[in-house]
Amino acid sequence: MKNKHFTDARRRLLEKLYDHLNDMQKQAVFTVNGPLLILAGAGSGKTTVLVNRIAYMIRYGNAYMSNEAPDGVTDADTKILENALTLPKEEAAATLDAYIAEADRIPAWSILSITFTNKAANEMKQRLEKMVGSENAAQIWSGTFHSVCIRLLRRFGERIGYPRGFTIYDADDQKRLMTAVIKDSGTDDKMFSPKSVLSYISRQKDELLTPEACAKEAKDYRTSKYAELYKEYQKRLTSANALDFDDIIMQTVRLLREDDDALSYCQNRFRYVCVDEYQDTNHAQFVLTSLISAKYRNLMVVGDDDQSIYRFRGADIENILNFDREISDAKVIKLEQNYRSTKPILDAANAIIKNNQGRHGKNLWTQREDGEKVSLRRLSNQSEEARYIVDTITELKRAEGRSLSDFAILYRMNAMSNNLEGAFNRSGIPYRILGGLRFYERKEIKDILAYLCVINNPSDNLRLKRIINEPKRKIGDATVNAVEELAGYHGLSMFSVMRNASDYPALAKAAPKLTEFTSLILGLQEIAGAENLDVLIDKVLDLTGYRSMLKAISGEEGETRLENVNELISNAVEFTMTHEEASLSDFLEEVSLVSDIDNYDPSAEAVVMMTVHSAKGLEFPVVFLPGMEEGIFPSQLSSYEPEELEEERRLAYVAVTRAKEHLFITHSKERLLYGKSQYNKLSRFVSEIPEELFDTPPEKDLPSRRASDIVISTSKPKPKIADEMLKKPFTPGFVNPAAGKAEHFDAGDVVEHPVFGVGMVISAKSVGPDIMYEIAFDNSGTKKMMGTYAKIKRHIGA
DNA sequence: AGTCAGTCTCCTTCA
DNA sequence: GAGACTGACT
Repeated sequence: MKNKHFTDARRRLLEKLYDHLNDMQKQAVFTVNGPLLILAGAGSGKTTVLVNRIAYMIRYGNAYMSNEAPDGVTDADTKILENALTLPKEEAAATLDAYIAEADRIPAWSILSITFTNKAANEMKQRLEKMVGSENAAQIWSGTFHSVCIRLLRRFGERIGYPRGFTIYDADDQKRLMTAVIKDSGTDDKMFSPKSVLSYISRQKDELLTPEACAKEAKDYRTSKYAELYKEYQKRLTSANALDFDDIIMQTVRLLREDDDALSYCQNRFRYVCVDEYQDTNHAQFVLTSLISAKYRNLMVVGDDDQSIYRFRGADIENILNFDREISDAKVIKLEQNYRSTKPILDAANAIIKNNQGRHGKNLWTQREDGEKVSLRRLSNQSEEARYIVDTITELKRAEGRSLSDFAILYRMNAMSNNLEGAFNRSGIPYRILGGLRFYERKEIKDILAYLCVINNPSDNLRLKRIINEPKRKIGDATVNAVEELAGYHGLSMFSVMRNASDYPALAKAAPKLTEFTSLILGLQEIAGAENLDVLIDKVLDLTGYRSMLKAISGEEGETRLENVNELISNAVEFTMTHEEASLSDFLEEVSLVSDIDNYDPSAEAVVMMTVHSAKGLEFPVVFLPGMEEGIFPSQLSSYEPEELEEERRLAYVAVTRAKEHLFITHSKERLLYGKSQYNKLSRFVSEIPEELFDTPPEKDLPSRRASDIVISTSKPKPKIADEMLKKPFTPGFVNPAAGKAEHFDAGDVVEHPVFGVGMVISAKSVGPDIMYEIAFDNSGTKKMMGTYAKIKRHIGA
């Protein structure tokens, strides 16, 4: 009984310590052990929960749920805790601290926290530092899927054929490589564009399919050609010791499946795994988290199925929809209280999203009953629309004393920024555009980085080809091709062939130019060994003639490009200052992993514009949504498939829920897009919002919504055969033997489930030690479930 | 090797 | 309507 009194008092005290959270948030924080799904609606304080939960684990372990009291506690101790309830929080916390055994606290190094962007990871680190101290914070493994996987590959990659110095190819590198692959294979590049092949490969890698598996599944000319190109592409990647972004995940999964040491290292170390933005994970990432958390099963995933907007790049919403079905003992907590938006905005968002079928279903509510209605305006064309937005911002700034940083304009596609930009330029209001061409994708930056890559690793043929004649040094395609061929024939890198160019008769004429280039690089290598990064970049610009080339470009363009290059030098200075051993290869790695949104500064005095996709996770007092028209939002391309349309609706939901205080929706009678005039109807998503939420009702002279405009999804879309074919497991050697004594089923078996009834197994694939079945139930649609937990048995009967 | 004119394409994007 | 790419010409 003593124990119970003590643990009750401890619980009450913990509740007090976390009384700045609501009940659901507290539950989420206090649930430390076992599988946990947190469905966090937009603006429901998700990050707060994540940070508080980790801080709680480190400081108090599992104290709230535990019924164990420390040895030798007496009624007097219980009294002390009860008295602490009246103390100020900090003293109360200190009192409780004294009753937590060191062994019961969860060590920071055993926590793995995965986020979606670097920005989210950094934010989290900063907040954690304040709560648990920098020493603890530094021990938590936190980062994006990619950064975590790279750390693992740097450590264990050698075991699966990736020595430490591997490089990462970005989209541009990939495209260059694929262009070469297509050309060399003699494939008709009209039918197989680099873009389409790369996107195919990316989807395959998301699904963990190797080139061999793809070849086996291929059922027609097109798919077998794809598989063939995939195979050659992968071969060249591997021989360059390079990985593309999808490889980073896929090869880490392969590492964990093939190498027991790596797997047990991860499983034993990461006893607590947290994954943010779970609705946007793909199959490979799902398998990765399953593998890592399989031993201790302390897996917490957070996300919002209503904000899943990355289907087009392989995200599988089923991961979050089925989490609690696959893992029957998973606890589910819904965070539905919204702290961000006023009621009209939230009601509008709810009204839109409730039209989706495939969702967990939740209803956001707010205590803020007040708030301005949603503004809806129709303008005659897109210039008028842009002017309306600029005028409104000017007026709100004057009338409400708002700062420019309060305003955001969110659009469906980057092409829409043009008119807005023009209007802002004319008005003189400062603005910033996020997205579009990223800093590190600019040509001059990529060129300089290519120089650095070659200095760092002269056998990087791809980067070498990029800069060999940039600035122009009279080394033409013919010469480059000859070098490449010789390199391939002799099994050497292009650089070493060039270095000894005079040894090859075929290069006799170009030899002086080639050796001049290699001496340049070798000279820069010496500088790299002796000087700081910024000095090196400066020397690269001087000695290669790149700076004088930029200076020679007349007008504004040369200037901006010089500015960009100088910006890169400042980045290098900053990197040198913030990293103790700032090596060239570390810098290159960091650079390849940053994105635009990571650099977004919300306090800058300027209006910000970006796509709705980029705005996920952000919030603004005033939001403008231009172009809410059929064919734009939802986009034309999405209107054919119900699933695509649901994704667009989720995107609209994300857009609306970014606004805190005032939402402006505009649409235009006429819109010039891609050089053609369009006359679009009001977006169906706007029509889904009840009229009373608008300041003025939608204009009636527009053709109103017709029943035929609304695509009604079937309750659970049956899987398409094509998709099933693609989801077959890895090559056989890749698959771990399934553990457990549960009965094993194969595709085609008819099974029975206590809730879902009779169904047929569509696929069975190994996921770590378990098997994931995909079962098409006769009356309940298709479900994915894990073999160990699913209560299925063989169906006996006619 | 470099330039220019004509042709083609065009959603969203993270690491 | 703008940027990327291609092919012919200098």
